[in-house]
Order: sequence, then structure tokens, then C-alpha cells
Amino acid sequence: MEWTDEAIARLRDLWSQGLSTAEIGRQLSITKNAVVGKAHRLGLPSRPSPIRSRKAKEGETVEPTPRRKPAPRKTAKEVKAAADQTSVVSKKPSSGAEKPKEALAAASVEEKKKEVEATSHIVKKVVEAAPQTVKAKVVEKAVEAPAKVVPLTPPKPAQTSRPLPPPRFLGSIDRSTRRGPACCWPIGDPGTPGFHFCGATPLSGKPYCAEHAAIAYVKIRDRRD
DNA sequence: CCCTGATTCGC
DNA sequence: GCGAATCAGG
Repeated sequence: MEWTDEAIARLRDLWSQGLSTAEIGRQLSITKNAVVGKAHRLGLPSRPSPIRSRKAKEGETVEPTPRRKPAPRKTAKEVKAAADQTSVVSKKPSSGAEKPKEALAAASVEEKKKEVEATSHIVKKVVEAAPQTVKAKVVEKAVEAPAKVVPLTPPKPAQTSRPLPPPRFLGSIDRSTRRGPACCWPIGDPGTPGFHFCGATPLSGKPYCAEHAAIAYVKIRDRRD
């Protein structure tokens, strides 16, 4: 990474805006390690760290989180040697070709963009992640940018007088292998035998899977007649 | 497991 | 100086 004046300025700016190191990294197309490393070197103010957040009790000398052993780190040579060996000996059968990091990063960025376009959830997410001091700022920024979104109510189950049967999730079929949350998009008519909820793995932070989230969250301008 | 930021240390 | 590897907390 060539730390040009501009790159450094950008880093400083984003850093001061309270964006996460990973987010800054994405915007600069570098890793969060590079970001935090450079920030550290630049003497930028530390962010509230998850780990060191040990209460600085008054008088109590908080041990700087006694980090453990320096951890033996592989040398580049060792890494290369290992790589050579594995590539010759036991090439992974079908793990698929690993995407280059750039591709991954790009994909990640694309994903993010889509998300921002489609929903405002990301805004909330970002805001939540941001330190208090910058929340307002972030909101202000974000509000004008992404399209407004309205969560449409999913098909309203016709309410019956008798209690509904216990909802069945398709996901419960393989509950043994996947215990996570389940998409709660209703399928079929409540009260009828076939009624169940989707049960697929929901998008992070949403009650619906990708397929149904796409239906549930519709851009306002797409609803206009 | 995902995320986060901080630190270490081979390069 | 750089940043991947690693750590550790949520």
C-alpha cells in the first residue's frame, strides 16, 4: 500500500468519522490490519476497543490486557514452503478456486452497495456501530443518500377465532444441523394443514431470508403507480 | 461463528 | 514503515 498524502488524509477523515477499521479498509481497498496499523503509526486516537475496554477503575491499574505470548509467527519462507507442499501433494479436491482477495473485497463492496440501495437497514447498522459522538453525523449523512424504504407488511394471515396451530418451520426439519434463526415469511393459509413459515436462513439482522426480504422490503419508488 | 480494535514482529 | 497473523472481547 502506497500511503500517499491523499490516502492518509482519507484514512484520517474516515477514522475521525468513526467508521470501523474494516469499513475504512473496504473503502480504501486495503485490509483492516493495514488501516489500524497505519492509524496506530500515525498516532490517531484509539477507538473504543472491544478487548481493552476493561473498566479503567479509579486507581486500579488495569493491566493492559496481558496479551499472551508473542505467538510464533511463520516466516514468509515457511509459509511459502508449506504452500508449495500442499499445492503439490494434496491440492484440495473441489474446495473451489479461492477468490483473489481483491475479488473478495470487490464483492464485499458490491454487496454493501446493493444493501444500501435496497434498504436503510445498513444505515442503522452503521449508526449502531459508530461511537455516540459521531452517530448524529452518520445519520445525517446517510439519510440523504439511500433510497427510502418501506417494509411492507407480509401477507396478513386471516385471523380466525380459534387459536392457530403451532407454526411449523421447514427449518425445523434439519434443526439438528442448523439451529439458527428462521425466515418467518408465512407460506400458505394459516390454519390450513400446509401452512408453515419459510424457515430458511434469514439475512443478517432481518426476519426474512434473502428471497422474502426482497419482497418484504420494497423501495418506495418501486411501489408508485 | 460473526464482528470489533490492538499488538507483534518478519519483511 | 508496512501489514498479516494473531489475540481477545462482544
